[in-house]
Amino acid sequence: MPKRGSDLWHGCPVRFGATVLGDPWTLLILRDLMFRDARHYGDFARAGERISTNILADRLQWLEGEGILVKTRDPDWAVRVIYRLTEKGRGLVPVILSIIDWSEAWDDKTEVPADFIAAYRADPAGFAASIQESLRQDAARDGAA
Amino acid sequence: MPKRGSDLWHGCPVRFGATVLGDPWTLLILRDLMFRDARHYGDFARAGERISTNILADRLQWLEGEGILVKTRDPDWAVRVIYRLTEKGRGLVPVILSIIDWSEAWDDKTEVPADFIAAYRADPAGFAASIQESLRQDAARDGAA
DNA sequence: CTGTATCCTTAGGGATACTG
DNA sequence: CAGTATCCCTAAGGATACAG
Repeated sequence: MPKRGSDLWHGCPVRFGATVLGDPWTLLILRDLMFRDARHYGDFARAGERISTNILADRLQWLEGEGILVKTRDPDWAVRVIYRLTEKGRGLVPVILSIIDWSEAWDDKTEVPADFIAAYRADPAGFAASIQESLRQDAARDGAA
Repeated sequence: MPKRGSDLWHGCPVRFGATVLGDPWTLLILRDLMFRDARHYGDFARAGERISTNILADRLQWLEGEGILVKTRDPDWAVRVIYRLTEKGRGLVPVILSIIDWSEAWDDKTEVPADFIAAYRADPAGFAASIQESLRQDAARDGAA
């Protein structure tokens, strides 16, 4: 293990990650995509935290530009758009899971289903992989591979 | 694995995590504490991203209030304060590591030492634990246990 | 030097109206 | 309903002066 305090990171990965994750709205959108089957605009808009529509539109557009999600037309309803995580976006599943794990450990008011957190802790990588695979299939079904 | 889309999280862990992590400055401060041996005010202030001093003071104070870091007096220089992660703060090491992992995978400009990322991927939990243990010892040495 | 407080501008974001 | 655009105000934060 390289010594901490060394001159790691000229192209700093935390700074890069912060451009995506260092925004509360983005984190909530990612959560909804990963764990709440949010696919449509309204799913995010009515997601409990009452994100205002201009912010939502801004973040969705930005995330699309970053290649973290893709928009596809809903075949059932042409005016509607389906939002899906790309592989790059699904790569953030382990990050969100580790946040959940930490909150579960340190926040009294957080209530995560016990089997969820147990399964994660038993095998974090495997658990993340199964979620990612499930999301991948969802995306493929919508033609957003 | 519990079905995605279920009514997980009334006390939502991602929302809770977002209060801490959903801010770029906080992420950078955590990085400096974890990987750059930042202990003093100036270490953060001169950390490359040129955080302005009012923002820095604000974040440090807030993180202290959250119990994520503690301030102790520097025995060598009374006017000086040492900032150290608490156990709660060290609990965020896996989160930051997963962010680094993701950035390494998806950002061209990120350059993480190969052995660092290799060690992490070989055994994420063990790697995180060794960093946490090292930080714990640092804190203990400063009397910030 | 370490750390705090003030000024002031800009942009983030809430409410809401509007379009298809 | 899905999604966009405008208004307007608050607050984040950069520059900088200040205090110990």
